[in-house]
Amino acid sequence: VRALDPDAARAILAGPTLEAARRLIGASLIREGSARRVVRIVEVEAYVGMADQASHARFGRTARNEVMFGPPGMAYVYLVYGMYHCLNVVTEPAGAPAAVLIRAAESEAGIDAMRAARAAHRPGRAARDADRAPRGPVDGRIASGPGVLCAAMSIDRSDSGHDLVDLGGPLRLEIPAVPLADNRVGASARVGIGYAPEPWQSVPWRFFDLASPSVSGRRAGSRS
DNA sequence: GCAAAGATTTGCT
DNA sequence: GCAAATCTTTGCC
Repeated sequence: VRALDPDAARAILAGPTLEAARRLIGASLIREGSARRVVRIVEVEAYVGMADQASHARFGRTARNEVMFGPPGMAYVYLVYGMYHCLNVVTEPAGAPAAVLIRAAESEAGIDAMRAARAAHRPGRAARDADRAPRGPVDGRIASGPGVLCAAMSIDRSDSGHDLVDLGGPLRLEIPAVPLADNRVGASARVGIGYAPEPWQSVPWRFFDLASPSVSGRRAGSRS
């Protein structure tokens, strides 16, 4: 399947975030380098505007979320729980704070480099017990969660603010010209936002590939 | 200044 | 099913 050229991809990301989020299911995330790594995105979540009480943008413009207020197509990477990074793709025009969190993906190329990157990033107890038999991640779940996806792709805050759409960048996003059919995309409430009041806690702004075994956590949800 | 909580993951009970 | 690991960001004094 052909990928959209950068201008067309940017136009999708500049549009409504819920539509952009669905277009990112099936998109490729590419880490260029001596060992090229490619994953196919299978799960995302939309965070839309300052009114969204689950979004980092709910505090208004701050040093951390600054890039969410900028132009579409940029990476917004932050640290959660002091040990994992999360990658977002900024959406909507500059001034409108919105982004799509990339929650899970399947490996398509460079899985050796991904395994090595995962092994090098073992926080907490896992690192302390590193001498014990490391029960390495199963290949099919190498990027099955926002934190481990960033670990497998060596994504951290140094990637934040960089353009994911521009050809030639070290970390790139390619959106297929033909979107995944609606009946192959599931939707559910977003994960890990128990702090948010309703309706934000329950809006079905998490989207995932119904056929993928690499979707994180529980797959509860309906067709979208 | 300081306390609290977080868009997570893992291993043990 | 639960708690630990770990540190940045936010909010309040």
